[in-house]
Amino acid sequence: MTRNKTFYERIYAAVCEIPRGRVATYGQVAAMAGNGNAARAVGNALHRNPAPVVIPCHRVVNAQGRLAPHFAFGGDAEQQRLLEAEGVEVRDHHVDLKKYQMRTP
DNA sequence: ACCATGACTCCAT
DNA sequence: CATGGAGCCATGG
Repeated sequence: MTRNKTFYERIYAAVCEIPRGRVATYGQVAAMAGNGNAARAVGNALHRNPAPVVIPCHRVVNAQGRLAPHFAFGGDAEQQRLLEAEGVEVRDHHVDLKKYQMRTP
């Protein structure tokens, strides 16, 4: 297997790099993985969710600050609970990206 | 190589 | 705010 890690692996690593108490959009994760246009691929990667305990995918939201429509671990409600547990205010499945979106200088 | 799938994003209505 | 259509990407069969 003389092959580098797939984009998915990079995506998982990128999600793990999201600081606690902050969220990142799929586009941002895609950019961290190497392709800012692969937001859809990111959604696919997280959908498979190979390691839900290792990957804090609950910190990943869409460009509107909206939580996932069908979260894997117990539902969107669980994702909201996890975010609130980290200090991220969630209002009806929405987070304030202006305050919680991860910024990369 | 082609087709189908999907936790996306943008724009129009 | 809801709905629909088009565009883009990686993976798997």
